[in-house]
Amino acid sequence: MSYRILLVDDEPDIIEFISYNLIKEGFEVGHATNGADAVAKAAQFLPHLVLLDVMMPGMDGYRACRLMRENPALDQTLVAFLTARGEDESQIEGFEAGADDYIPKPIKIKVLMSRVRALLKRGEDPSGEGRAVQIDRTRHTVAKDGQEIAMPRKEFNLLELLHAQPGRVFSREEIFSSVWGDDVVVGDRTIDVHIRKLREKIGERHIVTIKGVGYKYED
Amino acid sequence: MSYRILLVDDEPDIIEFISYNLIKEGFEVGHATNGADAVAKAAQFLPHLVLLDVMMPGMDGYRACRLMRENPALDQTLVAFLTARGEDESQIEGFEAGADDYIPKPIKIKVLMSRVRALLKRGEDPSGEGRAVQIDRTRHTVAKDGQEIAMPRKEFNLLELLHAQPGRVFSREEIFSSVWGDDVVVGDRTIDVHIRKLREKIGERHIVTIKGVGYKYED
DNA sequence: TTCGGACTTAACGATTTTTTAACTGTTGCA
DNA sequence: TGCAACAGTTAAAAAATCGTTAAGTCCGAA
Repeated sequence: MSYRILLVDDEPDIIEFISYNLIKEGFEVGHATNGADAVAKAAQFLPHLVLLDVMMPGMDGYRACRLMRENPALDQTLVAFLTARGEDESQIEGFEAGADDYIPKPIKIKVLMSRVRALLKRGEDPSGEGRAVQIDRTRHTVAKDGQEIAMPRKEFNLLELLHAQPGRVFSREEIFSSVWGDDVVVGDRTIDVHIRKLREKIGERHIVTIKGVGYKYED
Repeated sequence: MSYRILLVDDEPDIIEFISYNLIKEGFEVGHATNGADAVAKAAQFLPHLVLLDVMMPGMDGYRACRLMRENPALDQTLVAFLTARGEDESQIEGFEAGADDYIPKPIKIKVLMSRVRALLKRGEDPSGEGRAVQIDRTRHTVAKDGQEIAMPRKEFNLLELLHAQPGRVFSREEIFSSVWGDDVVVGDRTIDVHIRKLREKIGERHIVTIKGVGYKYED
């Protein structure tokens, strides 16, 4: 069985774009274009995760979220809001409405995908037990041996990327594109420095170099 | 591991549409919008099947197909042409170029999918479980007797080439062209050295020398 | 504004990978 | 047998790549 994701946005183009990428990753995807429909679909579809646009005509995302939260069948369902910048102050309302994450618009698909993976991985094993290193996106912390480790943004993003798919090799290009974005240009050694800091913090053995290819995370 | 399909068409809409359906069926999909790019992508992606549009600006499908056929690494790769009616006479040229199937345009997605499944005989696992040596491109690992063996880039590429078609002999020229590329020039003994390292790692018997001809992999 | 952490760069060192080159076997055949 | 063509082996050089360190810059919080 794969994870079910309910995608809610009033723009069909966005639905299609995100949907395409989610399906590609093996998720089962449902969608709705307004709040009322979203609540109804959620009750039927019982998604593991709802990606919920905040700004929608009629019922907005927060309201829809609150209504979903009233449904006990959706108790374990995660909700992530899709929101434009400048609405930062509304995050408070979002978390009050029961948000598990916030994903900024305009959507960078790679960011979205890695967050989705992170969220659902968390849901799979709420305590994160069984893995040597645990990542908590919501709290933006990394835990190892019960110790919380502070981690700046870039380091966190990098670890998150590798950690999401243990064993998979990420090329430097993939890492740049995912952590820095395609338009930013940084020097060759930048990744190495961040890798070094990660190794200092979570231990040498978890991050493996494959020379000429890339890096990967191993438990 | 799933089958890899390379999709080549100059219309992004068609790419997206077919891609969506293929991915939904669990295939790994790569794409290109022109012949030259297709040949390059194929060399890297090593698809099991190429869906190739005939009518493209610049290099057409037949030409691209011929160029792919020159790459020994793509020997086992299937090619299906996507072609409009009225071009029936051109089928001759297509099969001469090395086509395995013809799929008529306009594309009916169900027809396409069933042909693709038929070509790839779905259900057969391309990952090669049960083989003495298993290769995982994603993890960049080689497994033998449950042991993971580290392997540098060139060695890995070389083994990957031979391993893809057990029993088939690859000439030195083919190996150079595939692993090093046509423009790089290296000395005669370079291959031998890499072969030796591979033999050290996966065992003598798996790589067989055919004097005056080339090398092959055997399980 | 000042401070400190985050991020990046650049220089250099270290390591691993890849190639070369010299030498050694092997095979087939005149 | 002895030659010629080809492949195997080895060590070491060369190249590529990565790691480390010590700055410098930037930016936000106090």
